[in-house]
Amino acid sequence: MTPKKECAPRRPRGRPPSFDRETALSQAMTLFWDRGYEGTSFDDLIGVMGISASSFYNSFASKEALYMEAIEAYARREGAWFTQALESDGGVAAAFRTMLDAAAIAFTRRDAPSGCMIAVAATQCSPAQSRLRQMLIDQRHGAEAIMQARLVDGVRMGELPEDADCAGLAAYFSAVINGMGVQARDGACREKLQHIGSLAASVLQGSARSK
Amino acid sequence: MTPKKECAPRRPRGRPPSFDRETALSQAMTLFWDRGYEGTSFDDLIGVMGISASSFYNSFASKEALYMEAIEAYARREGAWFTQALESDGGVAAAFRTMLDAAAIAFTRRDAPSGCMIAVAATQCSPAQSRLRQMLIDQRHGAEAIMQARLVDGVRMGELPEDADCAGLAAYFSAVINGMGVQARDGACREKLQHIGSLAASVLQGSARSK
DNA sequence: CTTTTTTTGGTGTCATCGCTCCATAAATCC
DNA sequence: GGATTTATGGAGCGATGACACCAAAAAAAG
Repeated sequence: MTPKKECAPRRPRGRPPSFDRETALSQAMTLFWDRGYEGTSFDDLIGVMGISASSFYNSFASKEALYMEAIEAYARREGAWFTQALESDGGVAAAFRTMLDAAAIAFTRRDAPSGCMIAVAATQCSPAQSRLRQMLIDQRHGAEAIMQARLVDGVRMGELPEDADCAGLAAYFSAVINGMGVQARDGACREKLQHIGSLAASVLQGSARSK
Repeated sequence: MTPKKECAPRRPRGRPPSFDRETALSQAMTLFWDRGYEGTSFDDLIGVMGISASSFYNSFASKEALYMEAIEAYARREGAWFTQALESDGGVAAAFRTMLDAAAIAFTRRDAPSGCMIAVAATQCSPAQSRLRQMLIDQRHGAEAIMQARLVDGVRMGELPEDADCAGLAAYFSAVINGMGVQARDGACREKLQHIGSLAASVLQGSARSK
């Protein structure tokens, strides 16, 4: 048998960090969320994180790497409404209706920047940021693929007609969510976004097949 | 009678400019369109315009002023499809269907950057660019107001029910167009965008009142 | 011609960008 | 205690950002 790992959390070796990495990451995420990558300076970052440049580079590889991590953290933590709503019960149409409503709510929280961190990020940027841009394109495509999979599932369950264009519908809903993200950034209130979502969801209602 | 103005275009006084201001503005517009304001550097600009810093500041007040002019030029020249489609004959539903299809085409031209210069611009940016951001918010709100006016007109013409929610529908179509702008920036082809537009337009079809 | 007017090319400026270096501080290990 | 290890504070780096300055060039006006 291999020796058991220490269960009591032994303190690590050297000088203890003066800040919590996860907290700092959250603070950076919020700033990136609000200002985007190019709109957020290094000094802005270490300012809001409350650390020095040395501490920053001791915990993060670069501004770009931090942004990547921030996007991942956002997708995992703040983007839960997306997958959760799509996995909810009640059929495809209801799931998408729920998801769009959840988007409206998530995009207009008072304790976070408005809109979606991913939806409108790096659509226009310098060629120097092409890696980041591609990463965000992949994120958006990923979300679209999840939606498409849910629609395909709806067809399989007989909730949508056999000839339903799942790819087209997924692209449509993806566009609507991204558009809601723009509206939110422009100051649209929750009700306005919910109305947009409701109208968008009605497209599925029309082609949903009643049992 | 006041003395007539010279009709023959007398050459102006000093050294003739070595470049055409409108052409340079177009070149700058295209670069801004592709990279956004923060993603476009001063050197990038004078590079694509083919002029020196001196010539630049002799014709334009600042990078910010140039961007403002570029947005105006875009709205006036490249954004004609928008107003033209909405003014077309055949009723509201047809007008919006035409407009969304025109958007799909305009967003995927081969001789211009993909997407819309206004739709996705300055949604995330540094506080230093708040003037530009507000200007773009106004542009987007202006487009939404034009759509709403067309919908109100549709109600007046009896093409839509009296209780149609024109503001809500305008917000919805605005979101769809902006979302199509994101999709286009992410590389979506013309057909995909046209499909999105078609699905979006079907919302009006449903609430359109047949005479 | 000279004067006046406007544009141009080239160089310089000053702030900010993201990032690095190093001596020191604060902890554990022996 | 000393050695080792890790984190911190602070100064500073080269590159790039937008922009300013000025003498020279190229035209019309007198």
